Amino acid sequence: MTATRPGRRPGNSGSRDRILESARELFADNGFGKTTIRAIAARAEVDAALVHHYFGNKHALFVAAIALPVDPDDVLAPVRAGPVDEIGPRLATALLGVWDSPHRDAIIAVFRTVIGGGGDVGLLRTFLLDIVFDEIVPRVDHPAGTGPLRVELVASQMAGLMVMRYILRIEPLASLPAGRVVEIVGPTLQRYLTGDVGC
Amino acid sequence: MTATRPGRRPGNSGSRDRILESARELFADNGFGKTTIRAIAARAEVDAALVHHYFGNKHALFVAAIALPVDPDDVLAPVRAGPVDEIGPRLATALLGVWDSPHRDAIIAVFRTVIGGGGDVGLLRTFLLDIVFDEIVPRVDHPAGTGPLRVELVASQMAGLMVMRYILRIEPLASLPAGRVVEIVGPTLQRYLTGDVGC
DNA sequence: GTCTATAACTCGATAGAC
DNA sequence: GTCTATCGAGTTATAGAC
Repeated sequence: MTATRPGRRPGNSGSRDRILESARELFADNGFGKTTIRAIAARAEVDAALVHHYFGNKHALFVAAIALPVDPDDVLAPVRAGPVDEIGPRLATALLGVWDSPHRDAIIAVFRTVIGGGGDVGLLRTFLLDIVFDEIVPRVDHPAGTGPLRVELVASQMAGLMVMRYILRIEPLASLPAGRVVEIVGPTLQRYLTGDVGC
Repeated sequence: MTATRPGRRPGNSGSRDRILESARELFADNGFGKTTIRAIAARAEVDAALVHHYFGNKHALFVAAIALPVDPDDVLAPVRAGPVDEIGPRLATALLGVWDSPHRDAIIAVFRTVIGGGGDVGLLRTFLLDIVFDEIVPRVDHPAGTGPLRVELVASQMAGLMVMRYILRIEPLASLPAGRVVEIVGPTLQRYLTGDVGC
């Protein structure tokens, strides 16, 4: 009995995961606006309607694709653990560690989408600044009120690194080992955070 | 005789210039992909078909809108004129001078469009690097072969500044006088160009 | 030079068969 | 769970009247 019956087999076929993976890659490569659900479906070798079946709409798919299994508190733990005069290199190490990880595509996707226009600036502001903000500002804000500017300067150097190294992928910077990048950029961050930046 | 006759008046009506101006603003705000010709026409208070009449297609309009009446050689002249140990601040001053000028929208439009995806990376590479490249590298490349990396590091800091100050417009950095920004960022560029960045 | 009308295309989303 | 078929909205671009 139980000879092969018609119809699809039950159980997980992996389509859902392939959709998420394809979405991450395409969102990272092209940003939100220029990525089509049809293209995602094609890359995942799946029908476009199936994408809607799983995720409802494009925005929900984006959110699902970029959902990070990364706790910012964990990432910043080594920064918190070190002395203030090492905060620059430690911060660079922590961030590059995440960027050079499998979560890379998801992070690039968010960054690229926000920069590419339309994306919610407030969202990136929260993600990029406020989380790091509360962590860093209290430790470097001895002269009253320079904390925000200092963190923004750090963000500017790291954002630019993201652009050149991960988005435009310009060599040799793109292939430089993370440790070398930390050696170069760490002192810059250190100066922005604890050095002299005017009043 | 010659009483008011029906039909449009001959001569230049300024529509073409208004279209270009609107295009610059919208491309700068939303990137290439998310900007529609209809929106450009609406902002210029003109029919959408007129845009096609003048510029043919959307891509040609973009090219026309971002065409810079700026000669990179002129911008870099003050950099060329100064000593090598002032090259960082001078370069920052030169670039911020252009960015804080009326050409601002056009430059943001290019940057945002390339970062936003789809845009020709090679195009920005030429614009962002190669032009500055030939100007800067020969002056800082004493240890063999570090020139390209040094210029890319400078580009990363400036690209990040572009993101935070002009695209995300995060305060207080966005409203900081250019002179103050040069004071802060100049030393960073100087170190990247002539300082110690490893081998 | 400017506009109306519309062709031709692409996208996100839905309905329903299997 | 997966696919076919299609709708409706939005886009660029063209043709032609005035």
